[in-house]
Amino acid sequence: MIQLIRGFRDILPGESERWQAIEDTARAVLSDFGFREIRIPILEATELFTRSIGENTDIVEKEMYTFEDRKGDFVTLRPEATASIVRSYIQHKLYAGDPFHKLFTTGPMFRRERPQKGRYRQFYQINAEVLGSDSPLIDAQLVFILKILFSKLGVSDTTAHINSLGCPVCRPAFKKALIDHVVGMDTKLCVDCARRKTKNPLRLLDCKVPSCREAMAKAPDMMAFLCPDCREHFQRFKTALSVLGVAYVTDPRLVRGLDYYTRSTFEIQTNALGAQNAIAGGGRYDGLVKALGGPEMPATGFAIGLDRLAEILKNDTELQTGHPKVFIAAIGRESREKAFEWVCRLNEKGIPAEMDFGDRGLKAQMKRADKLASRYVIIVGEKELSAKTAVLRNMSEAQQEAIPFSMLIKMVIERIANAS
RNA sequence: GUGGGUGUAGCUCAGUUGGCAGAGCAUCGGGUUGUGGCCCCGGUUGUCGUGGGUUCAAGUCCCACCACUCACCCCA
Repeated sequence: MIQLIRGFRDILPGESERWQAIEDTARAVLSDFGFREIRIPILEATELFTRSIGENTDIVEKEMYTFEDRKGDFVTLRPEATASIVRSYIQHKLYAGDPFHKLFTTGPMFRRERPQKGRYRQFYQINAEVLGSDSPLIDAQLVFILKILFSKLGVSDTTAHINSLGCPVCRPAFKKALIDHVVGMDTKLCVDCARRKTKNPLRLLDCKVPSCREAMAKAPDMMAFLCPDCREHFQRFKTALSVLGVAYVTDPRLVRGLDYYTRSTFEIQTNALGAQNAIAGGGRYDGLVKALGGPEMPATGFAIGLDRLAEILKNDTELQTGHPKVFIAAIGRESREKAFEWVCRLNEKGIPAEMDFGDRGLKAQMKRADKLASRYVIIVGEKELSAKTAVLRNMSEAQQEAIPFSMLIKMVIERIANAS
């Protein structure tokens, strides 16, 4: 038997309904806030990701599905969506005219990590990006949208964590201060941090190894290094959140694993998921459009983890499964062909109707109708064919009557319309 | 990449100190000819994760591998 590959999975009926509900809600909320859908490919030139996410990140160093195509070009299954959206924004010169765009997209991402609860090698995100504004109000709106969405979905127990990572003016001094801080502490740092300290010193801050935490306990704080502009930006971000009634926790250790982030970053965390506690995350990336060959253009955005949302909602959401309202039980070949026509006519009118296509007895068909929670059963056999009437049975009341063929469909439609 | 746990029917799981592969649910049929739910009777469903090894005999003991799972790491 051929099985799916590790870290990949099938979303089967019964589960897919939940995903649809989540996606529908997210689309509606994003649309209310003025976002329009952009559809982008899942395969891109490898360089797009190495240049945007950063050469020294975990994603680029060890998690990407990268391969040579038949011509010899290096291509990568996207590990995230922001880079592609920015690429598209630049390629189609969406910044010409009005550079301000609110875009969203949804689809699968690919990272070759070790799978665990809430983490898969193919996972799904909804991304929302706002390009063309450097306003901290936009950052606040994004966090607000997440709060609204999670509340609509019934996801409780979430906390917004925020931070500011500064900008090219002030971050270098902070990085240097971090490096200076760990000088002489080599014995305390784990192997990863020892390697990271020069290449990506910000990552020292969120290492969970106890000795590293100890080493970083008195590490310098980005807040103290923010330049006046970044300081004001962050303050306005926080003020806007307060005005909107969004509770938040300022978390100076919220660093995030992609290099393109500047200034505001945020993450929505939950403790309903075990170790994988982030259900949405994002931040500002003011330098990315320029870095990918576009004009100087500020931007900000977030990604929501659909797999994790679905996992959380599994516990406390009842799914509506589509019961057929009508089941047609037919005895004999000729009756079955009549039933088939009726089923199709009812389906055409938007009424869920089912029948049995095999040559089974009436009892078996009644059992099936019951299991499918059908409201009505139409019975047709030899007697009904010769009388040109069908038996219409109300299942919950256990009562039935004979209806002429000519009136059957119309009557069933009326009954169902009146009942609901 | 590193650890821990788990792999037996479609699902949930029993299976003793090695001795004929099991239950519940699901599914199919029947309980007087054409009427569901409850009940009763019966049938179907297995590479015991895979491959080696020990043994007269392995689901059970040993080794390797694979998958799932949880955690580290990282993040959605």
